[in-house]
Amino acid sequence: MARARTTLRDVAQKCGVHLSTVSRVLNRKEGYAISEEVADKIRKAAAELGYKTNPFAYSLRVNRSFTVGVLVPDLSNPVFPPIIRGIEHRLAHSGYTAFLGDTDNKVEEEHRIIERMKGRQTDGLILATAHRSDDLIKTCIAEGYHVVLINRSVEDTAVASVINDDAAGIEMAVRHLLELGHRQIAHVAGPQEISTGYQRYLAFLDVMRKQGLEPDEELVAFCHAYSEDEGKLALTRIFESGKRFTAVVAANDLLALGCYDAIEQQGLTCPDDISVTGYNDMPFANKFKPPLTTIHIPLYQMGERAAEAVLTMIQGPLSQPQKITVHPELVLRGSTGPRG
Amino acid sequence: MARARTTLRDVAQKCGVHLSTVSRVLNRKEGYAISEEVADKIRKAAAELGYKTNPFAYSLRVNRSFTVGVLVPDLSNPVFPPIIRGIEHRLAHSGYTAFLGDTDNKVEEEHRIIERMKGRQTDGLILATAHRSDDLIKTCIAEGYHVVLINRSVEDTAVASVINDDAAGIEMAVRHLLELGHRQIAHVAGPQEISTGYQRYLAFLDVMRKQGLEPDEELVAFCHAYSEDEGKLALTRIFESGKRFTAVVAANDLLALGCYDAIEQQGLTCPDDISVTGYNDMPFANKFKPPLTTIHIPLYQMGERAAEAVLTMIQGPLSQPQKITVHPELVLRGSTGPRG
DNA sequence: TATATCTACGCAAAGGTTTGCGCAACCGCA
DNA sequence: TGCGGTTGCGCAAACCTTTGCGTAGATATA
Repeated sequence: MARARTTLRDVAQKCGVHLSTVSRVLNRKEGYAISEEVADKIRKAAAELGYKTNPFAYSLRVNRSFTVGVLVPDLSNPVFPPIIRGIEHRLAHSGYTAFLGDTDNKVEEEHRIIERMKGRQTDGLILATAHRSDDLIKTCIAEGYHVVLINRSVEDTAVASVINDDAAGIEMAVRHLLELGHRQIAHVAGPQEISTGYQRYLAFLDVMRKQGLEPDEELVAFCHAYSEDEGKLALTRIFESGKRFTAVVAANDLLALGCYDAIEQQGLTCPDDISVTGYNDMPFANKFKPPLTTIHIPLYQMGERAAEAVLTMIQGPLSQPQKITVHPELVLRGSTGPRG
Repeated sequence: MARARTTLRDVAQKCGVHLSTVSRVLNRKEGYAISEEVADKIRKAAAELGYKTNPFAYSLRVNRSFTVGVLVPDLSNPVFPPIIRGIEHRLAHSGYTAFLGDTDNKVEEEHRIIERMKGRQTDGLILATAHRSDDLIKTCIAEGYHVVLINRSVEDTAVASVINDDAAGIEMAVRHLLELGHRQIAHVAGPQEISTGYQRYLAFLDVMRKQGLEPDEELVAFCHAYSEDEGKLALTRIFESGKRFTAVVAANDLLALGCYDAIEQQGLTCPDDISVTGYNDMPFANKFKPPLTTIHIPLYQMGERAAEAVLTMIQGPLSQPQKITVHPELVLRGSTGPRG
């Protein structure tokens, strides 16, 4: 790392011109007249010496880091890698780089990481960690940071976001189960302080009622996190209530996986005794036994669009924050079947 | 982002001292005498004004970025998230941050990303993308970059690395199968230009011979990538050879997953007809059907140690590059059973 | 009392860019 | 010849730190 980089001055010296001229040539600034002859010489010399602009000096001068902070609640959740790849791909295309942070589902950690990002002077923030009521995010926005939410949204705050239509997704899942003849349908709900958990829960109630089925409170259990363990615990609670049911819609794939465990523990099988649906269509969802019927959302593209959004916020003057909604699709696999 | 940060000068002005004094107080430099009175005043003022040192100016001055580039071949492979978390955790502890790059298993992409990292002046590089003969890495080292390899190693080059004992791991897997009574054991080998693929293949041959079983060439198939598809294809080729076998050791978990598919496609079941072992014990390995018997390696800790290694290289004078080897463990699950 | 030694801090350079302004030399035109 | 307008480039400030050196006053030593 101690190799001395060649600077503008080196190039200038070699060409017998001033370094400001080199800068202008290499940055192709409009409005400055420089003879083609000199410009060529400079470009050639720059290439020859392997000139790369020093990012520290550049950032110091223009007061931009060309980085974006990306926060996820749990990198080990397979939903996030595709999102991150989408973000990075789009960012790299514009010369930006992402700082990744994993909050491990902890609020304190979230604070720490956000502080780190601010310390690093990231030009923007893409957060997959939002809570429905999230003061941290409100503060960031109040401070003038460019933030884009992905997957989850917040209430009562104008903030750019790219999310999927949770209501539509859940409706597809429930309708699918109804068509298979199921009537007693349970819901393993996500954390209610997170938009996805709350919206999907509301949607579940709504669709059931629209079908004339009053949802049974005992057939709904809430999780405190999107994890397999929580999913297993929740469904087990429902089993223990004694209420009969033949299908369960889980608020996401990890929860659905936990449901598999709970079902097996009861000595039952999926889908013969109980059908299960997930949400997200995360990688490997098709590899479990049984392959999971779930709601597909375009993770990679969501990442790209979030990056796109934050870039326009960084570059342009801030107009109304964009709200992008992508559409989910039902993907039928082996975890759902006709009512036994 | 346009908020004017408070600088050393602001703090100095408020305290009526020179900014160099502020810098020295805030950095607790030894060897400089500053009265406690002034120091207190400065610390108080700094806290009050919310002073944060400007990373660009700082980096420019000290010529360090306090970042480390981390390259993985495929973020969607569940092995990597734990590794990355280990790296980030250790790095953050020392005030460093990681730039993550996903090469998508493509060499050109690898080049591009490494160039980006160099452009960003990362203080070190942690690579999970090494090939057995890797000129890119040799170049980086020749240029003086601090690089640490993780999981994979290179040949003919002195480079720091943290890897697991592939030979020991494979030996455990094979012995386990032998104890279950298997004699015709197939090997779905990883890419041979990658150290893990090659070492595990060699180890497979070696252990078999040590047991007096000459390995059958037709029972070995090579993959071109660590993916489920490749694993499926490879095992299918072995099936098509017509040779009988009752167990297969796959070079990693993804490949093993592909083997599941191939076995199912043949109308056979695992482990009743064919036992399967994986390698890595990636997250979710226990969630498949059947739960995968595999070789556990301490992914998170490997990440931490790689970060540790790169940090010492950055700080200290470069002595001999460290080679860290961690020990694998066999974890028994449902994909292996007694010979049918 | 004169000199040496600390103590406590200030000065200014250096790190590499970008960019507003200035200034020659040249050209065209009257 | 004189003058205004380009063209083509240089100058220097500014961005914010760190850090080697300098120095004024106080204290200790001879």
